[in-house]
Amino acid sequence: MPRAALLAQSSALISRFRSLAPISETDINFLMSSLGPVERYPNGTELLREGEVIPGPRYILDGWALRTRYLSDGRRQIFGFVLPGEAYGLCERERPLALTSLITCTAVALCDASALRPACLGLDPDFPQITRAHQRATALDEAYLLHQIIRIGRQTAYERLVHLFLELNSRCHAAGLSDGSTFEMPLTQEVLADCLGLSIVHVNRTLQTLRREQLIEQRSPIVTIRDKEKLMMIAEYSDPQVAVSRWGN
Amino acid sequence: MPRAALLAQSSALISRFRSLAPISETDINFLMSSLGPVERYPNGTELLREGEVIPGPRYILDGWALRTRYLSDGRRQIFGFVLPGEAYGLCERERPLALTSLITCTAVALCDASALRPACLGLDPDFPQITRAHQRATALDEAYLLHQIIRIGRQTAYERLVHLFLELNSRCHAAGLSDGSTFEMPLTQEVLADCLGLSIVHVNRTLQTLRREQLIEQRSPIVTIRDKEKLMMIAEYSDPQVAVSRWGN
DNA sequence: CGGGCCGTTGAAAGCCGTCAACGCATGTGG
DNA sequence: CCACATGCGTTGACGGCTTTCAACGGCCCG
Repeated sequence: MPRAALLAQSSALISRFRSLAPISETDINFLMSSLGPVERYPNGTELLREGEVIPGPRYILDGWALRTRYLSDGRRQIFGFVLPGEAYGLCERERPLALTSLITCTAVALCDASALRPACLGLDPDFPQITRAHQRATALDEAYLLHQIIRIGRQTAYERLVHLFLELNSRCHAAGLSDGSTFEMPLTQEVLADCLGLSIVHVNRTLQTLRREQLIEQRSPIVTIRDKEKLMMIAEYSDPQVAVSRWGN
Repeated sequence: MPRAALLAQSSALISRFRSLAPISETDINFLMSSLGPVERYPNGTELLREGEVIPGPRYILDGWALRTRYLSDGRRQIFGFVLPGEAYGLCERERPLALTSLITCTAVALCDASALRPACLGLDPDFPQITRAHQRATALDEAYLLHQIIRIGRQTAYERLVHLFLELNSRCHAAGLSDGSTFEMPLTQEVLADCLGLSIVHVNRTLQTLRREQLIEQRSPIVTIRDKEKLMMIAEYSDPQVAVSRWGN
């Protein structure tokens, strides 16, 4: 693929890398030359299946995916999301097994990142910023899981939705997909419910409350945070990206 | 410290290592010679504080600790536990910040494992089984977080307690602290509540139901799983240690 | 135009939380 | 030795957040 075309499709990836570490032009060249060809999958594609071998690390260039598990009676839990610019399947060990399934919830463009593994894992001393970015991304992945536990463990439905919206806005912002308060959220109320441990009906009613109070605005998939200060108070949201960016290392 | 005394205090650690990978006598000698002196802390000690630098990797030799976070109004969420034989603060990156606080909930004996870092991270090719054990332990840590999300996201109070007891029993078993169905669980009902996203009162009543149904038995800190098959069905529990042990790596 | 997906609404029920009080064991100090 | 305080488990009553069930409307698409 011509470099210009790949660059155009990788803007979320590059934006996110820049948010994680001070990446140089050399780093970006290395990054671009290491990525595999762009692959495209429709909504509903199973990118990973729980318990099966992970073929290798991938970057999502566009679209969203869900880490998910079902109980036998049909209850579903969504553990978290993989957004544009974010990686999945990148693991210290070779050929690991997936701990959860990963399903696209939009059309997705992604690319292989196997050639980047050594740099990410710090085995290649030529690209310390890529190593650093990967380490921070790993820490963020854990922070998002902890967020998820706080939300469903000790917050009300109202707080859960606010907390999640703030997190998604922040992650979209890192990918250059939010201006700080408006972003595209391609999630149905059913997905929100299965993520937040609520019923669809209750998600619906709680969203209506948030809209009525003018705290958020929602038009089809576009979400706007109207009063971020107040919302951060409500949900006691503290952004892990801020914390992680202060890491010396 | 004389080797025999250290060995005696490290039995949970060694037991857990053996459950993670086929450790040789050479590995154990290396392990024992790498560990720092045993340190002892009383109940309620803060081993890590959220947002502060992690001093280095440690192994818990005896006692339990809680990963925890508070909301400003006093609500507490417990993310998970660190049990005997398990590590904390072991991270790819140097001098990372703690994502959660870690508080002992019993008297605890632990030791420094900084000298083991290279072997754990695979930087020392002489001890591949230690590397493997560490990788599996890391995967288990994530699996336990996912367990936590499943429990509080999509299970009833009844299922949550069963699921947690099965997990704790399994982890104690790896440390040689359970015969497969009986183990010591030094958690108050308040801790269980803050772990499972429930109120103390409801934990109390649900435990009574489980005891009444003879599915579990409880005497002070001793818990006995009476009908593991049935309990595993109830909570849809699948043991990650079984899954992880099948990894080829 | 039928069908499916998605959002919305109303009514009823239930799981679970809150509040308050009590018993019991342990420990401490007078 | 007893009074008192503290931590933990237990119980009852009450209320509410949330779920379940059911139905309807809008939209897109074959």
